[in-house]
Amino acid sequence: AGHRENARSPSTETSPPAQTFDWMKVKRNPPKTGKAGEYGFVGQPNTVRTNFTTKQLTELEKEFHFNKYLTRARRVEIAASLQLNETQVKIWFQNRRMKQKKREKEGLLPISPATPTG
Amino acid sequence: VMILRSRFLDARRKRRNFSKQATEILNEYFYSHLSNPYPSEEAKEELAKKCSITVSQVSNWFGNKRIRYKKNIGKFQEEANLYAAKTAVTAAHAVAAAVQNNQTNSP
DNA sequence: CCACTATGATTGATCGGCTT
DNA sequence: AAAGCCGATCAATCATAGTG
Repeated sequence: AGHRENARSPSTETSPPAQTFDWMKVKRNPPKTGKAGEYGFVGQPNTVRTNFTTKQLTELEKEFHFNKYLTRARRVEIAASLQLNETQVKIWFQNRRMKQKKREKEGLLPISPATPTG
Repeated sequence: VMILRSRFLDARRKRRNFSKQATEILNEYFYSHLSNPYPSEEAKEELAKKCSITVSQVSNWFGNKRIRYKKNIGKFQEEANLYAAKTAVTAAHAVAAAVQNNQTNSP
């Protein structure tokens, strides 16, 4: 039996990498973040990544330390308090949890015990 | 327009480039899987070990590589051809080695 | 020493899949 | 069916390292 990957690079091709695969075409939809009370219009797609202020980040961190997960009510409070979308608060917590997880994993064994195989 | 730039400034502050050897390994993988340069968690761990870096660093490297590659394919053409040729030979050897290593086991 | 490029890390937000 | 979470990834940006 002979089963192999679809490898297209016989020997007659010297510059095949120029191919455009699907992953190279991937495009993300622009953020639908509509922030209120900043630059005029509410619900206006920002098209750009929101830059959280130090104050907002500090408050979010504080809340995260208190609770890793938010309740609907708490989320509404915080969003209003920091003038952010509920979605932004929700996403921030999700990213924060992932960050926490990553830190715990790395702070566990970033230093190889022995690594005999070198 | 406050100078809130220095909001965190901690980790990304001091950074070291990976060793030439590590970059070589990462690039070999990237170009030999150019059709789908998304290593599995398992593959990342193996690459991390070979490169003496963390899995996160491997993820960062591939993330940056993919974005920058597709942003300017032309700029990487030379590098792509270099590794394409290199991996072509490596692939042939790998197949031969795999056949021999069919039963051998050495963890 | 300065201008410019290469590169690793950070992060708000998106995508697909799964759970509630 | 709708909404939240997870894990991975994107995409833009930051700050530094490297090169001329």
